[in-house]
Amino acid sequence: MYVVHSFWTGGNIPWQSPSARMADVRQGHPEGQAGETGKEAGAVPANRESKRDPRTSLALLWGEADRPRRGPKPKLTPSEVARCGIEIADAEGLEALSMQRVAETLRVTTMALYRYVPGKPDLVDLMVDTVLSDPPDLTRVLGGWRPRLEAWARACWDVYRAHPWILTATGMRRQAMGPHQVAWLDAALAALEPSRLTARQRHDAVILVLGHVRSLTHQVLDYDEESSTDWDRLTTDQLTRHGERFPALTRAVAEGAFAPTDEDPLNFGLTCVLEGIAALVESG
Amino acid sequence: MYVVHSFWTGGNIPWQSPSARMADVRQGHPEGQAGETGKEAGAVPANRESKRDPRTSLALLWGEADRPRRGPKPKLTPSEVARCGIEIADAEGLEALSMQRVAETLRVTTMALYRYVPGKPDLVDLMVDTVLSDPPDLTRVLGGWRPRLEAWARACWDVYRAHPWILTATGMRRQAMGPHQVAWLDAALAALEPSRLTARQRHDAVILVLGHVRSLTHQVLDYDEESSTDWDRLTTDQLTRHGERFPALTRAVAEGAFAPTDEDPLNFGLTCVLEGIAALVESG
DNA sequence: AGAAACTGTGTATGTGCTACGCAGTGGATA
DNA sequence: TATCCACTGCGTAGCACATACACAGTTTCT
Repeated sequence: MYVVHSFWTGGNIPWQSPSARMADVRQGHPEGQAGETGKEAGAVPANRESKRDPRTSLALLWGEADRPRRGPKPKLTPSEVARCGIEIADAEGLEALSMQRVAETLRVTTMALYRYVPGKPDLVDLMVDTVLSDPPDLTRVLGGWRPRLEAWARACWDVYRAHPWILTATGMRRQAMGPHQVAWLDAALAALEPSRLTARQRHDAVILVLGHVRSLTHQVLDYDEESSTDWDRLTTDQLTRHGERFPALTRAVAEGAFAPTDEDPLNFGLTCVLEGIAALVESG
Repeated sequence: MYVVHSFWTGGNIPWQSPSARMADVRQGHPEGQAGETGKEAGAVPANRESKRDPRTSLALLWGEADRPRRGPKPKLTPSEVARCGIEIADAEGLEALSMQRVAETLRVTTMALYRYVPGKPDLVDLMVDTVLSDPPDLTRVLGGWRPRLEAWARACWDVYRAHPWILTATGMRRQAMGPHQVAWLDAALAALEPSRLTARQRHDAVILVLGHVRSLTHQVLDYDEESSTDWDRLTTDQLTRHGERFPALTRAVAEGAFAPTDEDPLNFGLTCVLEGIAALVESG
């Protein structure tokens, strides 16, 4: 979801009218599939390079894989595999996610999974787009762009809190964008349309808010670790010992900057960010 | 560096006066070291759990490991190992970093490295704290907290741009805080002291800014991938095909939200964030 | 019926981290 | 000066994991 920005910011993307476009992709896909399966010419085993085929990855995410016509009925679906992966990641984190683990849970061999997903990275991408599901309906939020964007941010926050591994999953490599990811982006952009911001500004604003949500997720993710206490105590010792090297930090601690609080961690940053965007809206 | 927040936000940290504290940690360390080396009692091989010993990790980062008194002179130092790792990560990314790779480069066996660093995670932590080096001197920046914080952010941005793998390295698991990390945090907190913000607000503000820097680093990191074009084209196809499902996005694209630009990617968000913080300063 | 497409599986390969124990080294100690 | 043993670097080995490949069984098309 995050990658959306990097992607879109990326190249000079040719925007084409939504017509006469379906044909060639529709055709292109089976062709690519066959080439993959048949391993035609056997040629280079792709040394150790990125083996991901964008076409296949995207087809998987958008559910556009062609149904097999012959052969035994598949025992599973990509969706089921993804859901199983999600359960594991939710329960034990992304590190616990392995192909073998998923296979065991589903009572199949490890290699059987590769009939449904091209590889682990694609599985993870599918998992992400699956947990994202549909964005909230912001049209019911009243009060203009600001409450709407805030509602969007909090909804996003809820998703990230519920499935913190999204952060790691999307933080690794380039990610294939699934429909739900795009839908979330679209929802946020829509929320900002009533403002008089430029399209680019709208987009940057969305990314800014999303970045904050991700940032805070990262925070609480670490915080929730079980073994925190040991680290906390020892690091505190360390800092105390070198207190004179870090005067401002020492003062901040003395003033209680790190005392526990009940406030929603998202609040501070979200308020600042929205305030900053509001300033831009008014000035522009 | 990021973890700083999660860590400090974490527990109710007892702040002690910097005195009579060095003794027990100083003593505690060799003890822990011996216990590690001697593998006393052999007891549980720690099934498959986090084997990291906070004491050892922190001692490594803070350069407080005790010098060996006897035996052959070590061929290397932890610092050299870290620097070698940094070179690899700078040149080919974090994925290319493996113990064997570092060992080859240093002309030693893989296992020799484990005489200097407890394991790969600790090596990465050490690498991070090494590249961070010292924060910039912000006292020379005039104009109050705002220009100073902005300078801090841009300095931070420079570091992240020069070593994008920091993002991945710090994005994974809990990280041991090294002295340089703390120094950066301290510098930012110091910059904010002239404002009348609460200690907690100062800290939250720093984290907010840092989050944005990290967020943007993530963006350009993806963007810089070489194989972008394929993905770009295919994803564009995909979105074009489903344009009607994403009206706001379609409009944004039409208005050129994603056309290439020369502006510093950091600008938009940084301005918003600083503006938001300024609003808080004035209101409070 | 037979061919073709497709399924799940067993086996094997490669990479990567790291535990363990050995042989040599050289500063500390007698 | 002779000795010892804390230390070094190294070879071997084990384990986890992703994934390639070929095979045998199953279903549908011709």
